[in-house]
Amino acid sequence: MPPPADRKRASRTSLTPSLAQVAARAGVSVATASRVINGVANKATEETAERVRAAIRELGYRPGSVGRALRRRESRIVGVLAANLANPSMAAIASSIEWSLRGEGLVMSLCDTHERADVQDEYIREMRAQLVRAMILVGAVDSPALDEARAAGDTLVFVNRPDPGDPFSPYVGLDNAGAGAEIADRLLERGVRRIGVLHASLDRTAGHWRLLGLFDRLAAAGVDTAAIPCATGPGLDHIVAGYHAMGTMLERPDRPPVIVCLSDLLAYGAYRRAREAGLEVPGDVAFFGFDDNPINPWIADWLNSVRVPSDDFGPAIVGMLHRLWNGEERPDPLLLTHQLTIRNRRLPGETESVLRR
Amino acid sequence: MPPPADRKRASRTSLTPSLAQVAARAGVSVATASRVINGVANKATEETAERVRAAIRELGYRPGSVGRALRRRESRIVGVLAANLANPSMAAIASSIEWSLRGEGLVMSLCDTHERADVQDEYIREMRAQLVRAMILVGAVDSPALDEARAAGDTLVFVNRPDPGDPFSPYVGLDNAGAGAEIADRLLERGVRRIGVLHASLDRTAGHWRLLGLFDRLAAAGVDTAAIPCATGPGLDHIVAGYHAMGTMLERPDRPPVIVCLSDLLAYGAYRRAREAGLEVPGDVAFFGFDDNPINPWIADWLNSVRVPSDDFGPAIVGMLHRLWNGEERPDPLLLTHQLTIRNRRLPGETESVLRR
DNA sequence: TCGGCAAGGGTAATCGATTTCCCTCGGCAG
DNA sequence: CTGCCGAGGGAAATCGATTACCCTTGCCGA
Repeated sequence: MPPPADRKRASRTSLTPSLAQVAARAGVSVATASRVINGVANKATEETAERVRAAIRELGYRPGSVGRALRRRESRIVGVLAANLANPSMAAIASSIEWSLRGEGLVMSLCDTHERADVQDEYIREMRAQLVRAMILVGAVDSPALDEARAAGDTLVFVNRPDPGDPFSPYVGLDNAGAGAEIADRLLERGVRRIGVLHASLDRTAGHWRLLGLFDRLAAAGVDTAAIPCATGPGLDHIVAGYHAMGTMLERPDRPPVIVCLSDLLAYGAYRRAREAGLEVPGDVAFFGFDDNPINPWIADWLNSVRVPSDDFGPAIVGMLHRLWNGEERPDPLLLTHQLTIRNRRLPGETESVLRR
Repeated sequence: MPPPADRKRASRTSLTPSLAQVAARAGVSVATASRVINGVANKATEETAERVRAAIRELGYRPGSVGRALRRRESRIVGVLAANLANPSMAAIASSIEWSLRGEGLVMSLCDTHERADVQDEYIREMRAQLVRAMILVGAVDSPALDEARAAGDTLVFVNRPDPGDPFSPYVGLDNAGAGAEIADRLLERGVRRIGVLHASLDRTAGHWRLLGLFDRLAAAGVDTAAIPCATGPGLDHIVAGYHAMGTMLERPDRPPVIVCLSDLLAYGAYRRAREAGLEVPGDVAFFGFDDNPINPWIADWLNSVRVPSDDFGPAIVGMLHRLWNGEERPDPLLLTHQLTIRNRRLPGETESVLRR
């Protein structure tokens, strides 16, 4: 038996035709064949072009992306670096991006940086070595290779978390501060002024801005935000972090009746902790989250959450890419509309606050 | 302002060094430089090699993947085609694959076929044009380009759903029939014999095998499986399908107390439908699912489910790839161990069945 | 002393597609 | 009649890395 490499090479060459074979079959030069494929005007009679197209059909030819990328110094790949694919909301965004890129004839190459700068660096360098047409960073962290890419003028789009190194880099994502503010507004509307906050890492994350927007609006309404109890838990896994953070929160004598979690996953963990403590949700304690995971209406209707329109990310990002490719240096950030879904008929702090007034 | 393409090309060439520049700086030929990089033995004195390495460090050189792929006729990319990224369990598998590939110095390119043969074809052709080193199909459907790839001897691994065109193609996944059988065993153990089944498409899907395993075991225990009520709902979205299927099931006068759903998502939809009908879960009706989504213990502790060890997929698939690259023609399928988690203390059908005995 | 061999290294072909020159041939204005 | 222009098309350079092939030098055994 021949070694598999040989067998493979043999079948590859016989089965995958090259442009030269197409040209030979059509009786033209490779140059002409290439021009027909790329639709260069005034370079072939209709009759010649048709001969080339016929040869392509007969051979089942498809241009090899690698040769093309080498010559053009740019491939059809778009690199997408996600901070954490295990997070369903990121996966949904990735899926949306993929679908939109496909509509543009581009291919997504998806990586998971696990929120680690060194992994992100490795991927950025690899993507640049692949001559990707653009890189989309869904939750970027600061890293040397990112600086290199920015300095080299690579096409970069930051999603969900602004560029940690340059606040004016192209950004597509939620108006996180606005979303936080919206929760504040709805709470104030209902007379809820005593809340607690659960968060994971706040360092340059989306959560940071959500918290800022929430507190700003509360402060404007006269709430003493410095007194609002905040809790966090260790680890990257937001669910586990939420569980522990809720544990901390429950130990406080003045446990607030409404808990704002800076992501749905945090709320899931917190929910379980609250149930373990014998609390009714949302009777004794109500939760607000961000992302509004699509499964919420089905199995977590206790959770009020700000919907992130996952399906809108792809088109928005592609739009941003076109603006960049058209020469716009610093396109305005594209802020997607958020929407707060309130699933609790009444909130536990509601009555209490109304009485207080 | 110069057009962006020019600006980009200019910066690219100045910032991204080529092998030729490394060789020039080290005072050797490109051949030698290449051999040092690739660790070809007996082709350079240690001193020469060190000069080359120094030049690489100083220039920040990194081999361009495109030139390499063109020459070797094989890139470092592995194409992963997932049937439905919106399904968290597929996303988790993709994440695991990505992590393992990274450990091998490979890069994942992830696509979403949306269960459509034409989309899958488009991606398979594109991946082949990219000279991918292997393709991993997580939930493949039958399609012409798949046949081409198989015939050409491409490295293919089928995950979670065997090759629809050749049952002996390399397979990594759950022992779906075994998992179905395990549910049957545990139900029989508890004396539950009246069940219902909710499923989505059964055509060549994992669900097909799960159902087969379940029914085989039940039949062996004397249950009349032909009489087991089955229901399905329209659409690709398993949650919605589950919701409607449960609606159908509830209309039956002999609604079974235990419902086996062929995926967790189906169970989520069914859960909501049952709650809307005023049923207690798991008091009035209990659910079994497959996948055991990681969020289940946190917010869906009413669901009994067969855990799919998502994290084991990556290593298993990489192992399979190595066997294929080592020349094994038809490696045995790699069946991952499943584990049924029972979260309901007692099942609604339990007492009833015991009384019946 | 001579042939052979291994180490060390360079030259150039090669992969597949794109693109820059260059050539030829009509037609047309001067 | 001459020069110019545009359409149509071919030859060859090019992108970056790998590798087949060749050359030189020094050493060793016959």
